[in-house]
Amino acid sequence: MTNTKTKNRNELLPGTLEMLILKTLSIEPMHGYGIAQHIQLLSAQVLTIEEGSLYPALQRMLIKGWVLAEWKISANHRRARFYKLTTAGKNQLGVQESRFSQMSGAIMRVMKTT
Amino acid sequence: MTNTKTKNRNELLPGTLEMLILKTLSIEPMHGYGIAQHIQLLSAQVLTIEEGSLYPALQRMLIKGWVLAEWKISANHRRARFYKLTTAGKNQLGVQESRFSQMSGAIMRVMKTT
DNA sequence: TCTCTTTGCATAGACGAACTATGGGAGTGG
DNA sequence: CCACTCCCATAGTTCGTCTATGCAAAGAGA
Repeated sequence: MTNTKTKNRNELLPGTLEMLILKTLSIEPMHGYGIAQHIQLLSAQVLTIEEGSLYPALQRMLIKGWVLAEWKISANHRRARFYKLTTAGKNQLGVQESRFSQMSGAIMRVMKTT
Repeated sequence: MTNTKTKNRNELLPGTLEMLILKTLSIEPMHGYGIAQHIQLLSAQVLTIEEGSLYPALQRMLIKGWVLAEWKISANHRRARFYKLTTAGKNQLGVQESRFSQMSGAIMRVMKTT
């Protein structure tokens, strides 16, 4: 084997996962699987949220008090854990949005110079 | 001590440092200190490149063959290591630019939905 | 001359987010 | 009953960035 395949890591810009989750939940409460689907769909399959990234992120956000979780039954009659934003979570979404736009704006300024 | 101060990590979007360095070097060969200054200046002080991030990144890029290094004398008569892009480095810049714009485009699509 | 600031390079270790790999359970359709 | 999709979760690894620290030499000022 001649190692033709380079690892395809870094599927999404690190540091943006929590923001994407917060944004998704700001539309409506959703379970983990649904969150991943929603982001993938809206991004036209560009962003793929791995389960091994998603659930630890949701745990962190629970601990920080940004979301609340509740076991319910999904549209497909399976038990699922629905997450909803708290007030702190909504604030955090604002913080992350403005920081992201500041950062990406700064990066673009650097990248646009001739 | 009551731990009032939260750590201020994540100053720049992770995963973009190498791209910013490549872009900077595509303008002209530069030494490490100059690269950091250039990025900070162009980003209007928003992006700060820590030395502990910069030099390891340059080492990685040397190993990957994206840059070449040469000891010279800086404008201030100090010895400094000047880095310049290789052909592979220029290609890599293109790759990273297009991937970045694809990613940030996808993120913005998700973030812009009502 | 001595010391301080700025310029400049570099590494070790900590840290944390995201990934890989893996496991299980419970409905649905053939 | 078997495969498939849905849905949750964690252990362990990997990797990039940060903190902290060290060295060294030029120039300014006292």
